[in-house]
Amino acid sequence: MNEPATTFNFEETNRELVEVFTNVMWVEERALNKGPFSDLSVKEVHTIDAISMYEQKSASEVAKLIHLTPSAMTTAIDRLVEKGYVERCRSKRDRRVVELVLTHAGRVVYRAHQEFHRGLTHSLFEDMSANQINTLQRAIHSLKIYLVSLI
Amino acid sequence: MNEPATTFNFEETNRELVEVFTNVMWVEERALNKGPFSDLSVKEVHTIDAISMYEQKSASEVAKLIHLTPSAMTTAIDRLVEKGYVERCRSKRDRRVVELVLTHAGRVVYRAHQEFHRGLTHSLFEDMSANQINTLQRAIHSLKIYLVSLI
DNA sequence: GTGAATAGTTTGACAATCGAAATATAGCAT
DNA sequence: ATGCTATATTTCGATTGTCAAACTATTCAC
Repeated sequence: MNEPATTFNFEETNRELVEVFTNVMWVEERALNKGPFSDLSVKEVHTIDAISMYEQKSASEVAKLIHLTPSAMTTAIDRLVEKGYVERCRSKRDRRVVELVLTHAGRVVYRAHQEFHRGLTHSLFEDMSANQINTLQRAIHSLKIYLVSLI
Repeated sequence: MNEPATTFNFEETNRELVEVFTNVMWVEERALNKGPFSDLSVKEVHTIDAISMYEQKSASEVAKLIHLTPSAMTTAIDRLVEKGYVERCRSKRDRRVVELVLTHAGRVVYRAHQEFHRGLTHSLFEDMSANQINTLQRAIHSLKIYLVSLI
């Protein structure tokens, strides 16, 4: 509707998008280390995020989510347990399974990470009309679908 | 203009965006390993991308671009030289400086990586009206600005 | 109950990364 | 020219993140 009549610059927009993709992680790491969780790497935070707060998840479920082998998952969890963000509990129903739960500190990190991403999303939708929001929502969806199609 | 009148679901869109951010790298890695450059990791490809084809760049310039310490840069370049994608040349004007240049293979990877990202960008803008393209362009720009503001 | 399948851990190896110290070169001041 | 200081890169030692293969414990199918 009321967009300014600038011309589309594919190359420039592509460049910005590449910049966003290749730098989110690094920015997240920086933002993290300025805050109170400087003992955590971004990867560790993503593990905490995958464990999540509201459903019990097993080690292998989390491993699948973040595309890690079981052995890498074991050491990742070791670190997080060591640092006091996660607890291991053997499942009672199937004693092979390790259920992962966030400690209090882990839940604080989880919420902070969620907030970080809410901030990103918010910055995208800021000052947009209903129509524009719709466009954007659709674009993000097709980007996700495209990514999945590449796998 | 002609967007369907769906309601905005911030949580759902945020989730998709997080999924995109946290999985691009992994998808890129997968896409890469299916292709002819399975001897390269995504990080190595990003180093090749930062070296770029059209301007001579020094080792420290590239290190800054991808946020690596000089020492990490040295070993990253070692690998890429080893694998035949990059050449080291001592600058003639200042013999402390290492100028990096892509070999033929390196340039092929560079172009393939550019194409990968063009594909992502294209998938975002597909089937959009001029107005919608404008909205999207603006959103990406503000996202980039927001990221920079976090540093 | 026995054998196959499943969940997770251990081990050994190798990338990627950092910070500190070392090396080489440049450029300035004298 | 000589020495001092700054800059660009490398080397070294330590740590992290990762994988594959072998191993342990447990469950499931029969």
